[in-house]
Amino acid sequence: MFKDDEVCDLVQIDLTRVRKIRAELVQPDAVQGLADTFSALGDPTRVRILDALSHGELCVCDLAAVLRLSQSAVSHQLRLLRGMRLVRPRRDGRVMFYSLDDQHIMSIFKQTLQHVEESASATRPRGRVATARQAQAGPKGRG
Amino acid sequence: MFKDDEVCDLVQIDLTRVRKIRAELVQPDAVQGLADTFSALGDPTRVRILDALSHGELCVCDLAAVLRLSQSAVSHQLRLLRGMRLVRPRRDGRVMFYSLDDQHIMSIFKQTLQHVEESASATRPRGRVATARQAQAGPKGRG
DNA sequence: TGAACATATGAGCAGCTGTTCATATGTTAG
DNA sequence: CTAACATATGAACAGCTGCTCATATGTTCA
Repeated sequence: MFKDDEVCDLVQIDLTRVRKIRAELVQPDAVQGLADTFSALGDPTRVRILDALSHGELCVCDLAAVLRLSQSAVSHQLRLLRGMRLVRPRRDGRVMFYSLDDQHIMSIFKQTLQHVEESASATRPRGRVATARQAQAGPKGRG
Repeated sequence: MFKDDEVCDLVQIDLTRVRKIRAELVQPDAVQGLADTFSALGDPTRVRILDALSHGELCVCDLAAVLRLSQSAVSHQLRLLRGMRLVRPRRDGRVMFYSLDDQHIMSIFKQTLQHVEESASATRPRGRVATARQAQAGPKGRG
């Protein structure tokens, strides 16, 4: 959108710092990897799948039963999670068992849940945030 | 989709365990909170915004300059991030400065980056994953 | 081999998301 | 007040996502 030495059509407050920070940003590959991973985590169904798997290995069919989802829906999501290395498959006869691929995941979950709970208490305690689109209004109302 | 005591139309491997795990799942509110937060983190632009802010407070205009994005795009994303309590605004005259709301965020970033790097080395080292949809094929190729 | 079962996959659709464009709001200086 | 500036916001559109349905693949057992 802009040339390398250019910035944007706005007046900058601190152009020197802008350049300095720009040089220190994480690489595009890492950005994409982070965003892809968080995207994979950013769906209630997948959160529930990972939560269920945190109790131990489960086959697709039992996973579907636990979460009351169709086999197809679960399978589709597992494919995505597998692609992101968040779950790992193991075959036993015709049954596929899935487990968490990495103990990072639960640690990330716990930290994020902590953030969520802190934000929740920072906001008015009643109700929650629903979709991100609805959450945009913020705590200040629109007086 | 199914009644409380029912599961699905599939045969279960271990119905007892299914019921037990179901009772131990995290609450829907927490699931939604996690998914919303991860969704907020699951976009390259927002990852870059948070990365930039990890170097310190920045005004909207400088943030747009650092990331070479339009002021409007940045502002829209900041609204979402603010709604999720991931960034915090501070007004100084007509300039709005944003900073990370919570030191959890960078910790979550670091852990997730670690996961990404480990997965990357687990997969063939060349190239990366692009979109989640494309990533579904997994490491096995499509021979 | 063929039937039964467990899982995976592709197409297709409804709903969501990120961007831009145009414009509104809010702040400072004159 | 008005002009100039910084930011926020709404509409709209293209692209993405998650579900279901139908069906394919792969495994076991007879």
